[in-house]
Amino acid sequence: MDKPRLSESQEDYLKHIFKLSEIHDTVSMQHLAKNLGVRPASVTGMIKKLNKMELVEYKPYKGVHLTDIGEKIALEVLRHHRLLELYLADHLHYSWDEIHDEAERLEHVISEKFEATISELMGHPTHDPHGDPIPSVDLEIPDSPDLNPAHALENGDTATIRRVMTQDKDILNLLSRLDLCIDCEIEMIGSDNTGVRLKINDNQYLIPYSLAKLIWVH
Amino acid sequence: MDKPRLSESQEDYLKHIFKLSEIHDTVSMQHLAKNLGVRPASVTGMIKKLNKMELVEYKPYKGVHLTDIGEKIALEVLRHHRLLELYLADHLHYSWDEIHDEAERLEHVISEKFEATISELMGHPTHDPHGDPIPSVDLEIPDSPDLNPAHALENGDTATIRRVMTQDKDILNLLSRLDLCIDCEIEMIGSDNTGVRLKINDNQYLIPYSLAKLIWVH
DNA sequence: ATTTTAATTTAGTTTTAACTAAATTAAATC
DNA sequence: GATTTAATTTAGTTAAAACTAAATTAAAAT
Repeated sequence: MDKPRLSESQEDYLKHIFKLSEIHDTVSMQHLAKNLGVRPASVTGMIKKLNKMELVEYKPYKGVHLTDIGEKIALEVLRHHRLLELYLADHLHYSWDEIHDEAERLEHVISEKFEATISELMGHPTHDPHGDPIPSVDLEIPDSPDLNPAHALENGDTATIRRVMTQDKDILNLLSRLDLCIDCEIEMIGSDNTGVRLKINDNQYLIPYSLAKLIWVH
Repeated sequence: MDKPRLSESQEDYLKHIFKLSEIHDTVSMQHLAKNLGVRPASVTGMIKKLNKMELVEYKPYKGVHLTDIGEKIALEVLRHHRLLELYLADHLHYSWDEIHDEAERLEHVISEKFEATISELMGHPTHDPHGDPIPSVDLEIPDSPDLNPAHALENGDTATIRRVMTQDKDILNLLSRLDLCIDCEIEMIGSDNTGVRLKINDNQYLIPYSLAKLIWVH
């Protein structure tokens, strides 16, 4: 049960299967194809290969899920990605909308030493700039406090933003323009069928539901 | 004459052609093959492609040299590499023998923003940890003072180490064990047919010619 | 129970960058 | 000048990872 060296594509497949597994129990070819920006036929081909390598379990027409080894590798890639995002934000002054793309390219090429060094330099952080948990060195996912989407708040409630569930550059850009950030306080003013009214630093905005449900609070 | 997007392989070819051009006027297939760790036949194939792209000038059986555009691209890669080496050494505490391999992988994937950020953070440095010049933003090579190999010193001369002409991990490891580093002072004690005797920080060593000629001083 | 639709798989193709083996050219030696 | 040697090129192959088009399977609707 040795860890084989994988191509960047293969690492990306595993990473995306892992992320989709967090939502759906089993992952479809179509769903994967959409997330990877690739045709479903190409996914089938790669999945068959990963199945032979025993990194995924694959039932034709049914879907895939990761094996234990596959999950370990996915978590390693995810650890690289999220450590890099935080490093880019904190040490290279990248803005919220810039960190994802750079981390996406770097995650496949940094060494174990690089990973260990930036982790140490940042005091072994547990969450990245989006509030996503960073798997630990031994690939355990740190547990986050239980969170709710912002639109579930009752009128008058105040809460702290803990996670923003998007990598879309333009959404992140918009949110940061509203001074919305991880660990910021917000207050629910009210809601109607168009969205929710939130108070952020004495300013008040109407946030459409499509955005509000990306914002998870505590 | 637009800059096309190149594969990592192609960037590596251009970089190696550039480096070999510094020594030999025209670069042979064999020489390139050895440096790239690839068979000569493969080099011929790639060179023909780069020739079509007008990044190299290629005369069959005669050799290659870079076109102006090819050289610009080579210098860009070299700038990435050397900025990264310095960044890894100064900010991530990498040792002399560790920086090259990591930079080799990172140089192809970092963005212009990454490049600009670390350059700024380091005060737009002109030389990397081996003393190699870092091409500037507009891809000019900063001129280094004229240097001589250490074995050319006269007895009793003192000099400052400005450049170490190797990327070999074990050589670098050995040299740093002798407290030999860029901008360090050395004194020539004497030389015979086995090598040169140098004084470094009150310690005195016999350095074989094969090593001494890698050490360039001022 | 058919039929329709959507998802998935198969089969065959393309591109990139390596490879090997054989053929060719250039340079060096006799 | 002919021959040997070394370097280079050609031709054809391989592997990875994508693609398209056609075939198949599963699920939903009539």
